[in-house]
Amino acid sequence: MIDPRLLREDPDTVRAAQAKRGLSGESVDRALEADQRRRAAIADYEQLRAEQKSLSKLIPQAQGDERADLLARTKTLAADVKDAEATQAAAEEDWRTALKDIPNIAAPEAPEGGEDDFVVLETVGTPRDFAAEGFEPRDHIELGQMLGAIDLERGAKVSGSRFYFLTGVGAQLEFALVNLAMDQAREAGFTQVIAPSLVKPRAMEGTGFLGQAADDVYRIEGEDMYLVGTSEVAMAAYHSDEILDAESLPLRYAAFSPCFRKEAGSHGKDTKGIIRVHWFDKVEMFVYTTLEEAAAEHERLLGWEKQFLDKLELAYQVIDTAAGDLGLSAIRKFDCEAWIPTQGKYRELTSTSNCTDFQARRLDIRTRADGKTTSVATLNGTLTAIPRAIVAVLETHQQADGSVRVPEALRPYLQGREVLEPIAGG
RNA sequence: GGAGGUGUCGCCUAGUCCGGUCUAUGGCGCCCGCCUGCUAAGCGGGUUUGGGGCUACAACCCCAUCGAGGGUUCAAAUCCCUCCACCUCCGCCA
Repeated sequence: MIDPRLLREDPDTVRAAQAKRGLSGESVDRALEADQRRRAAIADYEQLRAEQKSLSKLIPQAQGDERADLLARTKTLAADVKDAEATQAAAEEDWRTALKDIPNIAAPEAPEGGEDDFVVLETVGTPRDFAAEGFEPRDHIELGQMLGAIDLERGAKVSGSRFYFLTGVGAQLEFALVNLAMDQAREAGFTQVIAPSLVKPRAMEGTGFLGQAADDVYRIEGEDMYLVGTSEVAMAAYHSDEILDAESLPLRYAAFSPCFRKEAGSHGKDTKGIIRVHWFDKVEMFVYTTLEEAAAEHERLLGWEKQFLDKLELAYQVIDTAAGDLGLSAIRKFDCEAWIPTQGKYRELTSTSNCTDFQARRLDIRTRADGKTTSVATLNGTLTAIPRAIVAVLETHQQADGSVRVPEALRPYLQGREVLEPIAGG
């Protein structure tokens, strides 16, 4: 949620930010109206309550008629207080709801527009030229089959479409990628975490995934629990309702967890293979820091993402996502997109968002500075999302015979193997 | 899953049976001051969080806050209901 004070004191800035995302200012107007009602209601309530309190105090000492009189007066007053309380609670609720619908204020640097209006910040490496090498690249589905690494047919049989089994070197690849990521994170000073994938509504709501994005979230029937689409949810809620020691910031976590996404609304998109699946494992960086440090930390997170992609020896580009494609919480988002040879384009492998105090405000995460508490900033960034990393590695490093060269950084995690060979009958 | 217990303003704790002088006790820690060759001790004061008012700031004032939410009552830390977390025992289980 955005800073209520900003909304109150400078609504035009908030409206402009809405417009930049391609949204109407309707929720802004609703919030402002509710805020006024709320403040008036609070004033009424407080006045009545004070009156009631002072009368109540007289009763224990009062005797006879005086006492009866006091009781009668205070009784009607109590009813008024109850009404005022209800009015206040309703206004408060309207205000909070309207406020929570307002997305974070996009950074001035974020490009204007929608999904296609991103700006390419940087291109690293060159897509491999298979034509020059004289063979047609195989897609990850075929390679996965030849290597005995990915079993899509049985995934569909057991769990349905967009599910898969990682088998043999596929399973080994996952562990290798996770360990490579976790080791890099540890070396960079991150605390390693295994995070739960099931969370309560508060965590989901607090991270901004229950609004427009709710369609994409699995809910456990009859349990009031949700399956997370990213460990960002669990890691943001990790310190909810806490006041963090200023000295402890930044707090950097690298969290592993399975992730679940309904992928509603993406029917027909990436239907084959493991680019877009309902379940995958991911190592996510999550940082709590000060608002002042947030932008610089965002750059650092991008740096760590690039470092990891470099280790996988991939060709990729870094894009600055446009305001309309930021999601509710972020003010700015960088995606790293790796070249997928058989698609002939760059596809998102990692993504890092600066959410400033938007999530911290909802989850009540603060720090103390100069005796005052202030909301912290939260940032997240993918270190590695397993299926897409596997897709990029297999397709990029494949050889004419269907074998796959292992990037050097990954070899220590794969018993030193330099090449993954197709299995007989694969 | 079953039975029982616990939850108080950083930590510990009094208060809950029997509703009103609870505007929540005391200790520890921490902060400020006094005292003092220095340190310690001692003495005095302060020390939850959120919202609002008044302000250049601070001081100050008001409302809420005793795990959360509801109820009863003129009045709730205290009585009733629901939920949550933790602890003990039993059952089940990787």
